[in-house]
Amino acid sequence: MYLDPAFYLRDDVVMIARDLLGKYLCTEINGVVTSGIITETEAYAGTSDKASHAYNGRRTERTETMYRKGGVAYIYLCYGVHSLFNVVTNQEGVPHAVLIRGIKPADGIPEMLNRTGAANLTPKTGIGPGKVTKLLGLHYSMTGRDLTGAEGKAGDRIWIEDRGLKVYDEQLRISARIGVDYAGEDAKLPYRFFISL
DNA sequence: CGGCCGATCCACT
DNA sequence: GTGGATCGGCCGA
Repeated sequence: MYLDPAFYLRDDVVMIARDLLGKYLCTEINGVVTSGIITETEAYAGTSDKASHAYNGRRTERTETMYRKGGVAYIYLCYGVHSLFNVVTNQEGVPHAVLIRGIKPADGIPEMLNRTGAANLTPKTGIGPGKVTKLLGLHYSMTGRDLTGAEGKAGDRIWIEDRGLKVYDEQLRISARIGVDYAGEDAKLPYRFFISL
């Protein structure tokens, strides 16, 4: 079932990053459904977080999506090559987000292999934020799309389901975030969560 | 308007 | 282990 819209509105983005592990990130692109179990996330804690695009209250056309009410997608282009997918959280005006860094493919695996050109799944399939968007057919042009089902059935859809998979603290690994060395002390924050399935 | 660089990935050595 | 791809965002002039 869909995650309750209230899930995205809570104010602790780090807890939300942890809670997203084990949920199913799903897309329907051109009528084809694909999904994967979320296995790796990172929290980006808004205006006080030097690693965040919204640090110090920065607002640009790109980052405006992060300021929206929790429950929409923030997707942006990284290194001129890769689209990276984030879940926007918290109330409107608070630019928190969770980067999805890894999934384990679940539904629509043939289509996902088709998108990547790979012949088979491997343990590394779906590990890496650029891989996630490639597998699920996400593109930065889809930024701002609603995740809670409020946009109805027209057009491509993105949503997150809870299918009852439990993630226990014993499975959990926590570390500093990847690729944010420029963020000074904030680069050391334990905001990365991952599991192996 | 110019220039630098990034929440990455892959091929190649 | 390393470097190239590739281009929009951002900042300073």
